[in-house]
Amino acid sequence: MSISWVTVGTPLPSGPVRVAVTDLGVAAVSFAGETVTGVPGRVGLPDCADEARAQTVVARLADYFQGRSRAPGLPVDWRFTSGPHRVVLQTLLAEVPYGATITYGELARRSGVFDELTEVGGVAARAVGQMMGANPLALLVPCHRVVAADGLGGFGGGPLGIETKRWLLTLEGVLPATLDWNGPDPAVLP
DNA sequence: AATGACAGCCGCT
DNA sequence: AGCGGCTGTCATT
Repeated sequence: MSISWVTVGTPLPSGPVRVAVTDLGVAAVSFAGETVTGVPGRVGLPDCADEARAQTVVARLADYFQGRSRAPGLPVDWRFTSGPHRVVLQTLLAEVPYGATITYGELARRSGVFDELTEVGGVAARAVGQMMGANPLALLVPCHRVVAADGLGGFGGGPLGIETKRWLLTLEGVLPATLDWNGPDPAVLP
């Protein structure tokens, strides 16, 4: 299996992202400095084995960040996820479109991987929170659209992480733009 | 195989 | 508004 890591510049507060590409699609997207577990070669230098494929990834993500598309539209290589984690991620991708949000608890319920008797007390929601933190496919699987029942919830990547979540939700029109908003003009979004 | 760290939720003050 | 209890996953040892 060949795997290539590509660094992609973004307007996010967290800076560029690292994208792992395989023959089947995108295997991982991580914010700079963040470690992605379970994906080989995460500490190696960029290995752009296929320049054309890398350019496609860069172009699609740029379209998304500039408001020209509502989804990166890139194929996902799911091989580095498994079990309940994979089910929850796929449920999220399939059921929560651009501009929508879902709570941790609701996503847990929709995924159906948690025993119904254990849903009380927000236990399942907590497990989903941990899964989101371990999401190897940031941006592609929209973990930023998963929010707490009474607020924004959290995000990985340190103090900048929550700012990144805000930025993405602002891009998608869920949150109002702030004065220092550096994204595309909401008036020209599709 | 065991352990610890968590990106939550609910009910009660 | 602010506590505390309640758990299920996953990564690491």
